[in-house]
Amino acid sequence: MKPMEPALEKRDAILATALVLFCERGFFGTPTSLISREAGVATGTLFFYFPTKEDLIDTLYRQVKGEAAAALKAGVENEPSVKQKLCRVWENAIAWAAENPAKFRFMEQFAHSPFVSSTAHEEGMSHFLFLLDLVRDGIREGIIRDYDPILLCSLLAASLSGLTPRILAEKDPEKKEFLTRQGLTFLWNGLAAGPGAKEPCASLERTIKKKRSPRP
Amino acid sequence: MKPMEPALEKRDAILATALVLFCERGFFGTPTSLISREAGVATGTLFFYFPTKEDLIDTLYRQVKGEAAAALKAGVENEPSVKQKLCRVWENAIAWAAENPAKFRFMEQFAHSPFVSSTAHEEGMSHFLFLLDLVRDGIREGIIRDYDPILLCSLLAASLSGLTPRILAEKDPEKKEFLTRQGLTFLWNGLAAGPGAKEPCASLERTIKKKRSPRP
Amino acid sequence: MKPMEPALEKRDAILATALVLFCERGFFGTPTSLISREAGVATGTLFFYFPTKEDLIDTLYRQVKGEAAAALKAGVENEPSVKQKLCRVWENAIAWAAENPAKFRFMEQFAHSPFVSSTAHEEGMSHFLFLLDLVRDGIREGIIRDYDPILLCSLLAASLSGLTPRILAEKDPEKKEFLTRQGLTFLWNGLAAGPGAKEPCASLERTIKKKRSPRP
Amino acid sequence: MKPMEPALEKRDAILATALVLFCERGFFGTPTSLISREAGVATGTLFFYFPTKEDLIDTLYRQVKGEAAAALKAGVENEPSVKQKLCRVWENAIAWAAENPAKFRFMEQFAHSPFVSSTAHEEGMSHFLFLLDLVRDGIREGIIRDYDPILLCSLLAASLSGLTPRILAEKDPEKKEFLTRQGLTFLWNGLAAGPGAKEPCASLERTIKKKRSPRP
DNA sequence: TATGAATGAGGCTTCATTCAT
DNA sequence: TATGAATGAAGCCTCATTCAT
Repeated sequence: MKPMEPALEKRDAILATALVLFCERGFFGTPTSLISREAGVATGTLFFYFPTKEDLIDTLYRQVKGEAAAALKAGVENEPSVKQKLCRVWENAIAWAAENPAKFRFMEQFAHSPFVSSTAHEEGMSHFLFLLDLVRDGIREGIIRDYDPILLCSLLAASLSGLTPRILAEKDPEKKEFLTRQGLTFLWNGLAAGPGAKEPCASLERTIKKKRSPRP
Repeated sequence: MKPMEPALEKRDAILATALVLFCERGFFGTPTSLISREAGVATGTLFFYFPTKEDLIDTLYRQVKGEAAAALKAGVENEPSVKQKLCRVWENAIAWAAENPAKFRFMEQFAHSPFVSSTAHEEGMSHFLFLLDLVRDGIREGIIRDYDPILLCSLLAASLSGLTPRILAEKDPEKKEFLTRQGLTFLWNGLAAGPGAKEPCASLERTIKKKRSPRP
Repeated sequence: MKPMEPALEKRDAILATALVLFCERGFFGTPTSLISREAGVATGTLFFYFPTKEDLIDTLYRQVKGEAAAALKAGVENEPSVKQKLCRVWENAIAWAAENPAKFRFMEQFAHSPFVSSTAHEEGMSHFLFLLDLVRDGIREGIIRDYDPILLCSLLAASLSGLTPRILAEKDPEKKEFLTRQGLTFLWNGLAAGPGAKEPCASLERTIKKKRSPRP
Repeated sequence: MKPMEPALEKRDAILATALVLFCERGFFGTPTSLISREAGVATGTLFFYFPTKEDLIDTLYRQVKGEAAAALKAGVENEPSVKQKLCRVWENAIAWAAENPAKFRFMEQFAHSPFVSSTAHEEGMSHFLFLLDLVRDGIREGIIRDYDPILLCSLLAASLSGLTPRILAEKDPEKKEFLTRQGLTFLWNGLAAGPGAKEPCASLERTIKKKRSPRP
């Protein structure tokens, strides 16, 4: 049962340690010296594998993003309908976040960080394009509102971001499940097209018009 | 009619400059020396008003949070119903973000930063407790789902976070309004209780149960 | 008798210390930390005045070059003939080197160093262009051989480089003067046009031709 | 007729690579890792042949110095007179520098480097002692000025240093030969004793005396 | 002989903060 | 109040060297 690539043990230790420390203390709050010490390697070793601290961050970001995307996709192919596919994605997402809280927080924290290179951001995005396709399929089938698909994806992701910390904070597994369910209902009703849809108040125009036309 | 505290001009310049720079470059990416230079004051002056960089961050955070909260509340008292109050809040929120993109980004970016003191975070939170009350009122009146109110608030905030960047990125004012409307519909349908509510798929239990009960 | 620009005391201490240390140990052999320690200032102070180690090197190089050029030029204007002007330059050069051995060695050592920026090198060169003019004047007047003037300048400088270390090594002032005199005679006979000129052996062509034409 | 020490191929590759890199980038600007990479060997291999970086430098320095000395001596024995011997040396020197510009620059650059061990410097010097003998012979025969022989050797070497870069920079072979000729004439007239010798101006004493005897 | 991952001391530089003016 | 030169701890990274294979 020996490691397949023994030489990469240290590299992996560095990545794993960095993940935890970055979450706890942020990129800047985590000196490379701390990472290497906690990982049980010499300072030089870190720079042998990652020429730059930024490089380490990038690599980690890509890896976590890729992992997350793979988790979200798991089993989606086998679901018969768009609705079920989407539910599966959401369930996968929450389950993954619950099982990988550190990785989840890492993604949240650095999704907009200027210290993740833009190419890494783009590569990260690309893994989630299947979601956009799914939303488009739903719109085409008429089960999702005919809204800007990018906006809907963005709302979907945001809802997940809002939901997960609440779930991670909850210890009682029953309540956990309960909250998950509530979150899903929120999402689905927000997205779903159909007869029961409700209208929000129509006051918006006033507010905006006020700015430009001081007279009705 | 001269200003009452002319001496605070420099203090204000520092705060305003810091806001912009923190947004563009993050807390760590922004040396105090840069802030003072851009604000047109000496390095010592910054530390006269804010004994510590953390202090400056905290002060700024509180100020922006307070401003945002005030903006959200504007005119809410005068709305007759809970629904209309909530709509007003949302409209206010989007309008404020649209008019204060830097401040909005600042809040987003540092909402979870470990470098904002926890007391500042708590104080920031406190300004938004009226929202929790509003949601509770809505639940009591039966127009909002009877879900965990904190969760609903959190989803509300998250939706806003998802919506706003999309709106800020849009130049065409017509489309801006359009997207705003779509976001609101998403939100309201996610929150609103009532006969038309839809059920998401019921598959979740399987996934979660599998992990804990190895039983058939 | 207080210093005129008290604020620059530390800057000057850094430059003076750096000059000595660079001569003794080279650029790379001299850590900035050593310079600041020996100069009696904090590490940060060095970087307050010189943003970069390279910057310090450059500044020093320019300063020393400028000083040397000024020393060489001293009193040259007042000399009546080209020959006397040149002698004056040579005397000035040797006297300056004798009085500023550290600066002289600094120039020697770093004249070709890749760590002096090329703009600094150019600027350094520019101070010595008057020499080229002098040589050209001498050629025009027929008292200097009609050779490539740049080559002659270069030989002049090289002779100085060869002469000075020998003089610096000599303690006895009589012998010092003696050696100086010998060096000047070597130079002047090397440069001077006129009836007494001697021809070196004419064998050069053989050597070079041999390489290309294996047969006469 | 296979090579006698095939195992030394790597050693030679290291030396050859180091020579080039040291010239281009200096000792400190050239990490051992770069040398081994460019030489196509492992980092460890370099340290197998040269226990220390300094050792590599030293070895290289000795080798190049030895090679240069051998080149200068070539054919000198067969020349009939001192004058012809010296001319031969000069020609040899210029030819060698022209054919081995990298090695020449290496010698120039590190002739005074504190990172070449003093024993290596001494050994290097020793190869050139025949020149001193030659100059002494010339003096004894009365064809070279009766000056300090070490000084003359030093001026000879310096003239070469001043001449060679100029020649290396010249592309046109005709001009190359021309410049070489001019350099030789400069040298020979500088060295040669005889009736045509010219006197430089006699002003030196003034300058130097002024410093010591304030007397009229 | 040859390899290259691993080491860790040490170098350059940044920056929050102080303090004499 | 306001200044900005001065400080020095701490960060990122380099690189000569070692050693298990």
